Amino acid sequence: MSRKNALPVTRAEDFAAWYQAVISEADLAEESGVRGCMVIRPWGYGMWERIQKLMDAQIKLAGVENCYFPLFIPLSFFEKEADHVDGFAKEMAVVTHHRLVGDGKGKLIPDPESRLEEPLVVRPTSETVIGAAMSRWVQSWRDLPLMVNQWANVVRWEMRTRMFLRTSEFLWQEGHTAHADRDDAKAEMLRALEMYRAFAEGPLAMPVVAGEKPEHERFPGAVATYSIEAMMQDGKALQAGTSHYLGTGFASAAGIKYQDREGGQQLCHTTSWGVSTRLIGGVIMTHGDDDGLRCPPQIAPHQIIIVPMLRDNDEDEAILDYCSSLAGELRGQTAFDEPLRVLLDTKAAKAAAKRWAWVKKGAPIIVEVGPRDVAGGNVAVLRRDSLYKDDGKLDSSFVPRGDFVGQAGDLLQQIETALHSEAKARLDANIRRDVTDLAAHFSGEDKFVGWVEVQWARPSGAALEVIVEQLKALKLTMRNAPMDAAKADGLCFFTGEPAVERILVGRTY
RNA sequence: CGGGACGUAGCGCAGCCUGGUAGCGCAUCACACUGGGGGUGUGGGGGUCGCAGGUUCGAAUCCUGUCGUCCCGACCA
Repeated sequence: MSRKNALPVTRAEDFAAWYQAVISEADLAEESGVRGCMVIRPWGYGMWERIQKLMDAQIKLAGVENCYFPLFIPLSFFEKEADHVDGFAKEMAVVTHHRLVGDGKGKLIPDPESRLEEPLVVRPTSETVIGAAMSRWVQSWRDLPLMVNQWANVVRWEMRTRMFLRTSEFLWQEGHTAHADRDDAKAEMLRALEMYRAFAEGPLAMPVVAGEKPEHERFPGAVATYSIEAMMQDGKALQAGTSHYLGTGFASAAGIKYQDREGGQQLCHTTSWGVSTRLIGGVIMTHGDDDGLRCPPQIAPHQIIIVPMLRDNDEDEAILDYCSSLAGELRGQTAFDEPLRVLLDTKAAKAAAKRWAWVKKGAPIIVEVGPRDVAGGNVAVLRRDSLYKDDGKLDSSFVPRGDFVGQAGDLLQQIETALHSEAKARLDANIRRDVTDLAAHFSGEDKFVGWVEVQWARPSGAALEVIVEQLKALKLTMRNAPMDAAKADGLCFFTGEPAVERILVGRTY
């Protein structure tokens, strides 16, 4: 059978349906039967494991230590920080009983006798419980800074969920740090933000804009929230990572205090920062095409797939031998300072079917080996980032085996660069700075419009609320004030007062 | 949480209005012929119709509840 594309729906036809098709066709994840919760399948989880491995190294390099805190948090911990509880109260799962009992009709119900004295919430984030520990761990200025991180799952009972982008339960890392003063804490917050920016632009090949969130988009209880924002192929923004300076609010609530050099008691300044499995959704919508995912090489569970073209005849053994030794040679090569991850796909299936399965999963390089290649000492190489030739045929190139082995590592780096360049060009081309009428610019539900950067006076209170409502009517939100934006030199787009900074406006996930 | 649609084989669906014990396509399995864009043919296997009640001699079908999915709102560090 011959088809134009491997997916049943294209991005242009229906972007939302396309996104779900990629997740399903690439075996990334599936519905679990529990509201908003997904089963992450091996290929999707493999990507997460790669993200974990690479980012964990960066976290440790910064002197942050891993630890683990409980899933359950006493409700009273949340009640200590008013803004924080306001922000999360509406989306918390609560444990109220510890035992089930038969209802006499064959069903199990919570045993009224087992009601908990104090309900436990399933963590939506861990500032409160980690703050309680920090209050014990920090006594002296010599204990600072205290920097910990945990890889964990969290639960937020969202009204509307989307695979990877907003699930009721998701996996993430959360860094939490306590510092002697504001400057040190803010430096750590910016360090984490830069770590995320570099990670997105590198291993994920996903260009982002780093900047500060406006006041009304801050993390509940934070003094300042910074984010990295990525542009999806439909022009919407995805908040791909956040870093918060929490001031002394959480320290005050949890009692994180230290004795300074002069013997006085001081409150710590804390930070928190995190990225989640949402990154995978961002990678899908940044790099995916109408044939499925294009997985950036550094986070691909397998970077090179060798597909032997077996035909159930006596040539098969020679083909498999050839492939095995090829796999061995490739594994001796490196890319991104790591050994190549190579899979020999020996599954008993048609070669063409296996090829398309790996195309949909987005394996960066697919190598096909048939009798002709064994005879000629070649391999047929398919690059996932550029599948087709100009004439629409698959761009499968036959190259001498030794040449391919020698170039494989470089090829993977080229693929990463190509993916990044393509996405970067799209991002740059779709941030407009000359828009004077938002309603006109963003008219049309599905039109690709990207983001608009405007200058503004950063009002707060009621004045800000008016602007937020105006934007909301156009389905727009403020994303962040880019750190590398030009200085403000004009009037506020919304109020006409002298502007103080530039901020991005757009539709969002 | 409000409005709408929908849960029948692994997936996509028909059957439901007019109750009588389940069907189609794809996938899957076997064999044969094939083979570098996921091929063709023949023959098989697989479902207590989301779940729980109710009406009925009899429920996929009618009624009630519940869980889940999708779309639109509200909500969304």
